[in-house]
Amino acid sequence: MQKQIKFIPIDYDYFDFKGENYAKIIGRDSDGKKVCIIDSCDVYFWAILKEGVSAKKEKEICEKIDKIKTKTKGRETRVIKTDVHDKKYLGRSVRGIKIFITNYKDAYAIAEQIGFKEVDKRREYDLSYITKYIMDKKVKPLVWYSVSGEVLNNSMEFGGIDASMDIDVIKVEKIEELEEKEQKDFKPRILAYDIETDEFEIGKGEILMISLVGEGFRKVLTWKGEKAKEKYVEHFKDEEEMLEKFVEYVKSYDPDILTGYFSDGFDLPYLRARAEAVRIKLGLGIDGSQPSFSRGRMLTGKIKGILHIDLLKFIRNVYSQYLQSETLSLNDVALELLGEKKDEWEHRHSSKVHGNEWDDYFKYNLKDSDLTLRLAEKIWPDMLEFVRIVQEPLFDLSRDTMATSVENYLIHHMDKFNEIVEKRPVHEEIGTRRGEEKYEGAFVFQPIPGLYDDVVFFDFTSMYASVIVSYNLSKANYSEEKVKGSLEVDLGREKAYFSDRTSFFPEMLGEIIEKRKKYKKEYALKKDNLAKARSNAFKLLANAAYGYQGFFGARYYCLPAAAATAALARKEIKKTIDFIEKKGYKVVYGDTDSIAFLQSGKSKKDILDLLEGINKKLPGIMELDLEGFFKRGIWVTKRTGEFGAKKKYALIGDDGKIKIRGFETVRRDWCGLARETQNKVLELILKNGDEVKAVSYLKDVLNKLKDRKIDLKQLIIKTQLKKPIEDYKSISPHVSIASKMRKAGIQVGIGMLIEYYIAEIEGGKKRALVREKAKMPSEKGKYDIEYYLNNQILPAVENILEVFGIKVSELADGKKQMSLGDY
DNA sequence: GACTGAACTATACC
DNA sequence: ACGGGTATAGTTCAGTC
Repeated sequence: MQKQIKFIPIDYDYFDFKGENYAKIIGRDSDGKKVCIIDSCDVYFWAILKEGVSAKKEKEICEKIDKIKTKTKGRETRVIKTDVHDKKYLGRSVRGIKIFITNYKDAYAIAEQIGFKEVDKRREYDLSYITKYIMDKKVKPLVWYSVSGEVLNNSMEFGGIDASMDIDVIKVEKIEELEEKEQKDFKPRILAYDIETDEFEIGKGEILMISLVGEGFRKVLTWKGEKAKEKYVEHFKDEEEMLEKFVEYVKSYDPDILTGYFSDGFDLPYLRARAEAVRIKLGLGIDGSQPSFSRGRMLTGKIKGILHIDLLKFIRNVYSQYLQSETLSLNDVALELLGEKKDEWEHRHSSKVHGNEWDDYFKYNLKDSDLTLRLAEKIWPDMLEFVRIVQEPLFDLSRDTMATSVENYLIHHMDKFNEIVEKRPVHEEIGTRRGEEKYEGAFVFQPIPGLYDDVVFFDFTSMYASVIVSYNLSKANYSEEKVKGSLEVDLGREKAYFSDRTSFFPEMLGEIIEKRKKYKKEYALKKDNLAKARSNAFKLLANAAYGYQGFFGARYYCLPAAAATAALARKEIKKTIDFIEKKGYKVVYGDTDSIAFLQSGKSKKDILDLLEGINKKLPGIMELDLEGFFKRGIWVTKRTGEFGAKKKYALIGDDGKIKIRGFETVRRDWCGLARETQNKVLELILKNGDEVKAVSYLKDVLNKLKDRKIDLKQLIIKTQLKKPIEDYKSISPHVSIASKMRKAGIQVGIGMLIEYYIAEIEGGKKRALVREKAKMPSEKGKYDIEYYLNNQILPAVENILEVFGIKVSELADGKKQMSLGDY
């Protein structure tokens, strides 16, 4: 039966049939019905010929290639045909033999057989079939298409693939992107899930309960506890029955997206492991298949026909730079983005949960899914726009790092440049790259400590990206040797040269910056979520482009380009600082792309004129922007030496808003009391313009500390465990506490925030190490007044009050209490 | 055992 | 293995006297 539908691709998969590859795409039609389409594309890679190969020779080589075949794993793959094209490779014109083969999986095996001396390079054998398919057919994820083709209905085509799926399967004959005006909204059907277990280790304990939350759908499935009060709780005989019902509910809800928080690493593998343990099939897939897991460094869980998303990964890789929260835990992220916390639940073994306590446990479990769903909905516009721009399927994109997304953006936009895609670095190459010496990075201005009135901040917009674009700093432009007309950049140890013709990397980056500007304006005009998400996506790509060229795993890795970007950025900011100083202003600070200077009685218009004057002289697309006017700003000295400390300052805007950078206040590895005290001291100084109130506040805190009136909660220090306990060469307090916790049977893992406080030890040595005094929050003890005074509170405020000539450090010895008592 | 500088470690800034 | 370098600052560790 023939059919024509409107279709939006959501989840991409592929399969082999009779030795050839097919894309199998799950999506929705305009009625919201789930549909699967099957399509295929040419499978090919490139052999780039050396310069000066004759037409006759070209033909001979093609004839030889035409005969190549390979037999592996019970399949035979052969070359279908070859033809020769004029292509570009790293911006240079080349002759490329396009080699069509029957199965992409053997692209590498075939490429290996093409070692003729006339062939310079073989490329694009390392792109995934899905990527190739999207590149070639332009069937982009989350974009609406018109599809016509045959509905497979119990046909034997593709070995009866349609019979295993209870949705329409269409074999594509024609697929066309709908025009922009026909591109309507798409709101996916999302289902969030979360499990609770006794054991943290995957599959070790039983799953006690599973929560599921979707639109108008809230369930907690369990086989524990008494009959619950709430009707969202459903009881089952045992774990097996609960798991079966879970599968049934997921299938009947029919989500596009199944999402969890850390679900790649915990919930999904746990479910799979427990299903195995109770000998049932976790047939979540549209064809009844079980979730599969890739064996990378990180687990990745895939379900056929349902897009499984681990929200934590997208948040960590893409979204986290917008976040202020101290950790990326569901609790912290939900609090920041939704203004809501997880429910309170004191974790304990299920044998210690009694009676109606289970109701709280169920509620807690439900809330996790509830928060996860709402986070997913909140972040959806960002995922949607990012996918549409980068053009990789959401399953991969949501797990990719920014470097990978930059690369995928390049790959999917390369056809415009007729470029053959560079290969991914192989193992040894990565080793060499990682071994390369670091290059000099950003310039940071040495501040002069003090409290200043009326501070102006300028900053360069997308500075590194605009430097790359303005000077064509990329692998395709780079040469070691001086070339006529090329730009010479002094990298200290060596010189690098960049041709002045543009190339795909800077050109695409220029477009990204342009689009960012365009959508930022669009968003300013109408506050639309999608416009904001689009603008953000381009901003993220622009900001990641510099790091990409210096990243060892990049196809277009070019360390000299990265080094030159930093070098030229240093040059421009220094020039700008000089210019501002020549105009009579006093520059007090600057870091990488920002400059702070004193307004010194000049009008705002004077400042804007100054800005305009600078912008007129900046090269290429570089641009300086006004970040803001601040009523006051404070810079302090380093703890050692009298110089001003870099990356540490606090400002108060004309609107009274306070901005603090680098101070202990914003560092999570300082105790709450030190952070709060410092924050308050900074606030009082910035608001009042003097230290009087700040000192009296400090005095109050010190007295409370000495009188043991401080709540232990305020004294807890949190430090992250960054590697396995055994790998530490130096046993600092948090490592010592971590091993203590492990001995006490508490699960300790990499990434965990270890909490402790410093206590007095009885009759101990005079000079005990800090770690010997560290205790777990649950351990009884008297907090060490001396420690908190000398190692937390005083260091946090010392340099700030020093700006006013107050030597707070002498108080620590108890010698000169009067200097504070005076206030 | 006291002292000191280097090494190790975590976290921030842009 | 899954962006980059710059910077501050605490604690431990190893060497010296």
